[in-house]
Amino acid sequence: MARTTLDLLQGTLDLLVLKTLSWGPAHGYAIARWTQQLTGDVFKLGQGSLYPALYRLEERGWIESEWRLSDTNRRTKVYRLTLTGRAQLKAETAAWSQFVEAMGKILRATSQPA
Amino acid sequence: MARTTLDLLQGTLDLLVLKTLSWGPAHGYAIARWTQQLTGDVFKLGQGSLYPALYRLEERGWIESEWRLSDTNRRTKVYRLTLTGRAQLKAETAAWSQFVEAMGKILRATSQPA
DNA sequence: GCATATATGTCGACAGTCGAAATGTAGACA
DNA sequence: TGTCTACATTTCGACTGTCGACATATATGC
Repeated sequence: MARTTLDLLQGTLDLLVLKTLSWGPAHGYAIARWTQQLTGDVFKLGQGSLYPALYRLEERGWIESEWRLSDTNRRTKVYRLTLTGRAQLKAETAAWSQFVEAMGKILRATSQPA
Repeated sequence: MARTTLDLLQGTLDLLVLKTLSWGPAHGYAIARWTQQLTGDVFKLGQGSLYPALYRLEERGWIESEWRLSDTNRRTKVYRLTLTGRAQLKAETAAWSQFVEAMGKILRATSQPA
């Protein structure tokens, strides 16, 4: 069965995570909650997407983690942006804007170019 | 080597093709040229992406094709939107808007939600 | 004792993009 | 004639990333 709607565009998850971490250190579960909350359930990150993304980003050196005890007294892995991660966030944000703009040019066009 | 920029987000290619075909029938090569032209080289569709996409869309019944001779006297496969394709275009356009809006909410946020 | 919310981890299936290589024709130019 | 470029399609294999589902565990409230 084909997907009825797009869930999450490949590549945007990194940007999403990077951005949420720019607000301060956080653990995975919180990131998932925030994005879902902020977007009015448009983005629902499953663990199957989120955690692998977290490992990927850490492996690339954009984020780093530390085990902590949460407010609710459970063990959590708290992630924070690295310096390169911050640069990456900037780059990906710019790329995203450019992408959206390019898409807009196509979507707004009403006829074939010459 | 990691990609330096995002090339094309998975899922947006369909929308791109559907939209270009809404301007009228066209063949693959022309679609590639137009999108590249309209976006100022931001989108460069390789054949390895475009043609499989075309087959996919046709298989799903959103577009249909017919062999023709082009202006330049070469055999071309001319695609046109079907009725379902037009509906799909509408749906995907809406989904894209919603996605961009959701992304914007995240990107504009300056602090963690409560 | 049980349900629920919190929290992380892992797997296999799947879709879709990409680069590269192959094929062929038309037209221009020398 | 030969060669080059632009046009035009096809196919392949590698790769990445997302998803659903399942597993595990703890704290809190009832």
